[in-house]
This record gives sequence, C-alpha cells and structure tokens, in this order.
Amino acid sequence: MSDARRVRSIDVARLAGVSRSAVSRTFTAGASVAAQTRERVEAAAAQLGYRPNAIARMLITRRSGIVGVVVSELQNPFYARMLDTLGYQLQSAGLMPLLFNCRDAHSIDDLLPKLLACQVEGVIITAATLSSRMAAECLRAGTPVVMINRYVRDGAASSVVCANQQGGALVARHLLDLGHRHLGFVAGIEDTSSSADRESGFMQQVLRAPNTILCRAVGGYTYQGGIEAGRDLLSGSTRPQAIFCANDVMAIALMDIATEAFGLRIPQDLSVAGFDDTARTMWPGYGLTSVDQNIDSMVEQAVAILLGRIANPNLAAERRLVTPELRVRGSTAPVRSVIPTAARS
Amino acid sequence: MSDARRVRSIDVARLAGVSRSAVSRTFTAGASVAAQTRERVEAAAAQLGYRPNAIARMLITRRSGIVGVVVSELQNPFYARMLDTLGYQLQSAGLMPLLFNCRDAHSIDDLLPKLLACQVEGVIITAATLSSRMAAECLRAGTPVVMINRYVRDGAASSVVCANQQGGALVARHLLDLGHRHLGFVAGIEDTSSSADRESGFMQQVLRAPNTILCRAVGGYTYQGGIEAGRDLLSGSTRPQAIFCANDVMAIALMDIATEAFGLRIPQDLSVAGFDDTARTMWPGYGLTSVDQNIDSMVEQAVAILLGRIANPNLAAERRLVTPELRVRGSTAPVRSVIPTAARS
DNA sequence: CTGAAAGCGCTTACAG
DNA sequence: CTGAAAGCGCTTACAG
Repeated sequence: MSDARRVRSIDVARLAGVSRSAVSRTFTAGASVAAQTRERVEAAAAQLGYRPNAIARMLITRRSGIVGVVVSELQNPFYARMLDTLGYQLQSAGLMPLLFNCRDAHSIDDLLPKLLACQVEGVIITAATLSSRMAAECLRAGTPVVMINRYVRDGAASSVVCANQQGGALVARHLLDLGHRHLGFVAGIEDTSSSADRESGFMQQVLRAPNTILCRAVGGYTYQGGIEAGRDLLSGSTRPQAIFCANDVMAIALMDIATEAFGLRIPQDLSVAGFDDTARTMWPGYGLTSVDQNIDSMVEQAVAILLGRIANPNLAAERRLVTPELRVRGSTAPVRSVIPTAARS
Repeated sequence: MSDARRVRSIDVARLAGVSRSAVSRTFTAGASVAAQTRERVEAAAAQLGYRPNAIARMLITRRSGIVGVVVSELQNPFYARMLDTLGYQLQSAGLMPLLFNCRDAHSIDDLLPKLLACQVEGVIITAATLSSRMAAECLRAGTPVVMINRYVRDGAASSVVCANQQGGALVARHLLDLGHRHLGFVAGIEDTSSSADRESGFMQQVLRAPNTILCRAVGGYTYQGGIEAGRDLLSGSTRPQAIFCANDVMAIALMDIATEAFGLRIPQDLSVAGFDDTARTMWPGYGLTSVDQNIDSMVEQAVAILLGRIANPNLAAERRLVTPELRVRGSTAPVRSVIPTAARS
C-alpha cells in the first residue's frame, strides 16, 4: 500500500505544470529557478508529500555522502565517547555514518567489501586494524581510509594517533618527580601499538633514572584483567610504590583490588595513574591521575583528513600525532614509606 | 583517477563474453546461472576488481537494506551497550545501521527527513522521543519506527520498554524486606517516562507499607546530578536508611558523596540501589544492587518487531514490555540503626 | 539457462 | 530561466 503511494518528481512536475528539471532544481541548493516556479513546485511537493529519493540522487551524482564507520569495544567508555563526537562531527560536515560494529577484530576484512559496495566516500576505523590487503583494496577503489588510534606499516591508510610514547613519558616523569623508584606497569593488549608505545615511553624515562625497580603485568585493557594484574603486582615481596596502567579501566580495577584485597590506601600506600582520562567522567570518585588523549581533537583531525582526501583523491595518506596531556589528581602523591631500594640494587 | 577506473557490470560482461544479465545473476543469491557462465563471470570480475554497486541495486530493487538508528547519550554506558548490541543484531539480520547522533532531543525532527530521504527500511530510536508529527509522517511514508525505552501516546510507532514500574517495585520490596522504612528516591529526568514509571512503581509499594518516611530529589540521570541529590537527601535532619536512584550513574555518585562528604559506610549506614545494572561491568568495585533491564532482550525484540513490519507493512505498531530483574549485591543490607520513626509518624 | 529491453528516480549539460 | 533527452549502474520479467 505504501509503495503505491510513493511520490516521484514527475508527479510533482505534473501537478505544478513544470518539467522534472524544474522540480529537481527546486530541491538542489544553488540551482537557478524562477521564484514563481519554485513556489509552485514547493506547493505541489507539499501537497503530495514529496521528498527527493536520496538513493537515486546518489546514483546519478556519484556521491553517496556516506562514510563507513567501523567501531568495536563500545563498552569501553573511551570508544563510546569517540563514536559520540565522531558521529556528531560527520553529521556537521554533511556526511552520514554507516555503522559497522566489529566484535572480533578479524571480521573487519569481511565488513569492508560491503562498505565499498555502498560507495562510501570514506572509511573511519576506530579500535580495530585494517589488514594491509584491505587497505590496498581501498586505495585501489579510491576510497580514503582514516584509522584512529591505530596505524599500519605501509602508508595506504591515514591515521590519527595519540602520541602514546609521550603520554607514557609524562606519567613516568610525574611519578619519578614524586619520588617513586619502585614502579609497576600494567600493559593493555600486548600486540597493540597503543600499549606498546605507552610502555616504551614510560620505560625509557624510568630506566634513565637511577636506582629504579620495575615490575610489569598484562591486563588486556579490561577490568578483570586489571584485577588480576593488580593481584600479581601487589602480592610480590616488595610492592611497587606506584603503578601506571595503560588505560583507566585497568587503573580503576587496580585501585579496587589494592584497597579491598590488600588494604592499601591510595595514594598514601600506592600511587596509581591511568590513560584515557575517561575516569574524569566515568569514575570521578576515584580521582584518578590520567593522560588525556584529547578525543575531540583526534576526531577533528581524522574528519579533516577524510574531508581533504574526499575533496582531492590524489592527496597521499598522512599520519598525525595528537599531543596528550597529564591530568594530575589525588590518586598519585609523593612517596611516603621509603623502601630500602639501595639494598637491592 | 579513481573514478575513471570504476568497473561496471558491462565491463565484466564484455570480458566474460556474456550479457549484463548473466553478470547480475552471478552476483544475485539464488539466481539461475550455468556453472560455466558463473565461473567465467567470476574470473572476469576478479580480474577487473568488480563489485556490484549497491546504490544502483537499492534503486532498482527498492530495498535499501538500511535502517536509521537514532541515538543519544552515548556517554551513558547503558546506551553505549545498547548501541553495541543493536548494531550487531542489525548486521546479523542483513541490515545496515545508518547512525544519527542527536545531542539535543529537539533535533530529532530535523534528522528524520534525511533518514526518510535515504529510503531507510525502518527506524530505531533509542534515548530520544519522536514527535507525534514525525511519527505520523513515518507512518504515511510506510516506514516502521521502533522506539526503545520510550513510547508515544498514539500508536504510530512501536516501542519496547522495560517494565519500569515493576522494576521500581522490585527495589521497594527488597528495601522494605531489609527493614528499611525511611526511604529516598532520586529521579532521573523529570519528564521521561522511564523515571516517572520507576518512581511510581517504587512509591506504590512503599506507601503500602506502614510507617514509612519518604524523601525525594532529582538527579537528571547524571553523575553531577547524583552528587547534588545525595547532598540534598543526606544533609536533612533525619537521614534516609536506603536510597533508590533511577539509574546507576546517579547511584554511584550518591555512594561517592555519602562516603566522602558524609562519612557514611555502605551498606552499614546507608543502603543504595540503582537501575540499569551497568554497574556490574562499569563499576564492579561498588557492588551496587541494581535492576537489570535485560538490554539484549530489549534490542532483540525491537529488531524482531522491525523485521516483522518490514516484511509486512500492514502490521500495526505494537508495544512490548521486557521484564526486569533485581540483582542484589553488597550495597544493600538489613537496616541497622533504627531511627525512631514512630515519633515522627 | 540466457540476452535484449525496460525501467528504478533522479540530475545535468545542452539548446533554446 | 526552462525543458527534452541522455544516462547513473543495476535488476528482472519476458521471450527464446
């Protein structure tokens, strides 16, 4: 029933006594139509409830206005926040996000052909990595790809990443300045560049300082992983004075296990720092010191790169670093109980 | 450059020495093509890197396979989680979610015409309410609309909501069973049905019990709002023994302010319950008693309704209730210090 | 099983 | 400013 009533431009044209061209121009921004013609078309369109078929327009103009957005880990407030601003910024730029939720990282290669079939004008990928084979295919199809927070070796896809090493270094210097020498690190997912870069930035600074003791665990970026990592690090004979977790979720878990299972007070007995600064809004009660990745700025740059490459497909892929900032709060404090590190070194 | 190389079905047909029809059939599931023809077409397609243009297919088949998904408040883990499963389930059903992020609740009326122009086969709305004018327009266009967690008076749009009253009642009975008589409620956003229904379900039970004292504050579903509501309720002369917050975020805030600013121990001095059960994954350390809305089931039903109405546009809009479940954890406990309520009643 | 032809609903040079 | 005509890239009865 509803299909039968579908109004097309020809119906409007007939009612208004004009050509389909005139109808089309009335609904095309910047097209030249006489005021009187426009009025008659608009009246007829309103009467019939006409709305131009965007699919047909996409086909003829060869511009879909659609951007493929590949997300995953929406449970992580960091990525939820990212999708929030991303969706909003794309809309503001006149583009529509076609969402692809990729639960297992592998499935992204199956998703992309669908995206390309939809003639997306670009693809933005967050929290997942494109295989280089797929990146090459996008390149060949002339579809720009921008990854946020990940990058690929070959320059087939653009990327915007936080300067993770710098972020790790900021935390290290902060903890060292507070007098901590026995330090712990909790990695996220081992084979992600984000975790590896945060760690190397952190370690470089720590190893430069004298008489430091290091320990390390892996938490997979999850709460449960953070709990287990905390149990590991805190049950050793000499407990670290300060622990840096590669994201906030793990830091929160670590604070929970430290206070509940080990009876530690934070920051008096243990300083804890995280990464993402999602704790500011999600866990304000913890007062977690963290590294702010500046999500808005990252997303802005990603959209800017995409728009640039849509406007000029000959532009090469580019990589941009966003500078992180340390947000110091109550979870880190000057070292208190001095452990006899000299005896161990 | 890239556009020049765009491969169409005719190119494949020529290379394979067949008609465009044969090419089309090769890429249409269930179409009859001779094995040999299919092979030749597939070889030619692979050689040219051909991929059918989904936009053109949408136009001719009049099926876009696109579902408009209107979201907001992605910062709230409840809605982030909902979008996560929603995106996944739509994909599994062969539909593609076109995302519209609507920051201010009003903008939804501007969004919908765009959605309809894209010939979406349906619309799913979460955390926002469609105006009845727009609902009527969708009805007229024959585009089914399903709202999750909201509903409209007239039956123009389908909806799936949690049985919020029942959820509120579950909490009330739980707290009453624990012996609490002086109870507080923290509302979310006043004019949402979710908050109002949770409140009325809670209140009905409480008022049925003898000698109860009630207090109330509004928290707008946010952390900051929860802090202020907590300050309000806890600074009165007779403090409530148990507080029910209309969502988890506010409950977490209330626990924070209760322990930090008022030195209360939870649950010894104060029992707290929330709604959504997002605390289970987001704030496991708080052990918050909460009402599980069963997101997966809600989303499943919404998608089922949508699929049904896409398959048969004559189906009427329907409304479904999802049964919530109380998850009891450590934030609620039997009443301890008995306040002399008799003197006040 | 296969191909020629019509058509989805629109836009856009082109000539007037 | 306006309209007739071509065409975007595909699918699908239809006849063979």
